[in-house]
Amino acid sequence: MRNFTASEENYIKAIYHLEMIHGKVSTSLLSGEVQTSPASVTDMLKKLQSKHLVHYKPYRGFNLTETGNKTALDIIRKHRLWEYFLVNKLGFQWDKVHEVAEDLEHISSKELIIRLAAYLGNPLFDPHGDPIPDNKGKIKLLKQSSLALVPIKQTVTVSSVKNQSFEMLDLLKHYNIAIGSKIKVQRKFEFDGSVEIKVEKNAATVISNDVAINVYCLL
Amino acid sequence: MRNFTASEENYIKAIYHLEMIHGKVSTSLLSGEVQTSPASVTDMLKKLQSKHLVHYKPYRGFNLTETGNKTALDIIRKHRLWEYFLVNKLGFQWDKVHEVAEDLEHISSKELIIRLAAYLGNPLFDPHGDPIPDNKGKIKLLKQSSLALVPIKQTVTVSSVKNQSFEMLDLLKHYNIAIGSKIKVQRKFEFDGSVEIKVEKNAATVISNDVAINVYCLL
DNA sequence: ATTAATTTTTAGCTTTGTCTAAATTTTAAA
DNA sequence: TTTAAAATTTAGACAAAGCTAAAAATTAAT
Repeated sequence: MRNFTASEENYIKAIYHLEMIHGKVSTSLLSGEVQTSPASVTDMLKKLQSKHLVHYKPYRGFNLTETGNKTALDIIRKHRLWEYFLVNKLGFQWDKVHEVAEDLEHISSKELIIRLAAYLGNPLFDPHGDPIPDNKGKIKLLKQSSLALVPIKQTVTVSSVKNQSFEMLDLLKHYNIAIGSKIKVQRKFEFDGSVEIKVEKNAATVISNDVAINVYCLL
Repeated sequence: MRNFTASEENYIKAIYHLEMIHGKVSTSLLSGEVQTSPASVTDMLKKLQSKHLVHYKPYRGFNLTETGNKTALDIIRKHRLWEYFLVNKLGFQWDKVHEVAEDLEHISSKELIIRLAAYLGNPLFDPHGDPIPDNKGKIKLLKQSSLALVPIKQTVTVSSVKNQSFEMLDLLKHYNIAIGSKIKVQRKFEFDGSVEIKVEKNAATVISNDVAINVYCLL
């Protein structure tokens, strides 16, 4: 895997994200995403094509190649690992880390990322609940989110618990909630943010907003 | 404090280091340090002068301004904090961290460095024993080094102990070695790396290489 | 005190990544 | 289906940071 400039990496990452949403990507779409003029996008695309990172036909839009995709996942892995570090080690608020991670992700040392990932315990999700690709570029398809944010009527699978205090785990045990449990969100009470849920085949119960916020799920 | 490009920062840092050794700095000296042609150095100096970071008279050498000096210390602080992180948190060997820190030091987030320093426990020395400037740019003048590496006949002051196990502290107490003790290195034995020292006014004793390696001193 | 050697600066070019304005191609509409 | 609108590409410029070769200034040496 060769090294790329920060600018090239930003384009690659942006194309990856747009592909997720729109399939094929257009010049103007990408120009919006990377905040440059359409003309600059065309220039960069010719460069990325010459490096075999995108399939590109003038006027016809473009897509990442196999290599381009792998490269994008590599950058996203770095970005999300750094976000995890900033929140869980340095104590940043989860909504304040994006900009800094945007810079850190371009540091190229392979060993740094291997060691960082190990130091963090090889986390699977970043602080926003987005999956972190593994070192082979394999990515969990699902997004993790707090139970408090799961839309009504959805059934989700518990994947992690934020507050791991004894008291919390004790309470979860009482509700029969464990990692892997399937939970259906039935109702949300505006007054205090409490949530009515059905855990597996058990009868419905109501959990407080405090609990709901701490339970993370895959939808 | 404005933001500078990575390139500007590298020049500033290099000028700082050369000033330490040579006082006034010349174009060719700096060109050697930053690995560019003398012509490029001249170009950059005109730019740094226009930003009030250096005092510069054509053909007459140059020096950092007050602002330039403060900027250099800021970069050095970042560099050394990252080195500390890489060694003490990620488990890098101390002689493998320079290159990576060279990249990390250019990340500009103020909050990142404040939090990183706190996370590391506001260390005073990097893994090479070099002092880490504080957030006001104040720097300990002395270099820290393992007692095992202190040249013979030198008198040094104990500043920290690496292995803080009970057994180690017990042994140090036996030798009357404490933080702040003045130690004179009298002899080194090739065979096992043991060192003959005189602690304050006490009679000379020999300490093992194992102990010498763990005692850090200011020279 | 000239001259020779060394150092530094200037001049002119190159590469990246950006821009605006003009030209071209595609898409949409009458 | 011809034309107008929108999107894309090309052309030409610019700033940053580097280069080489030539010119100018300083330093050292006879």
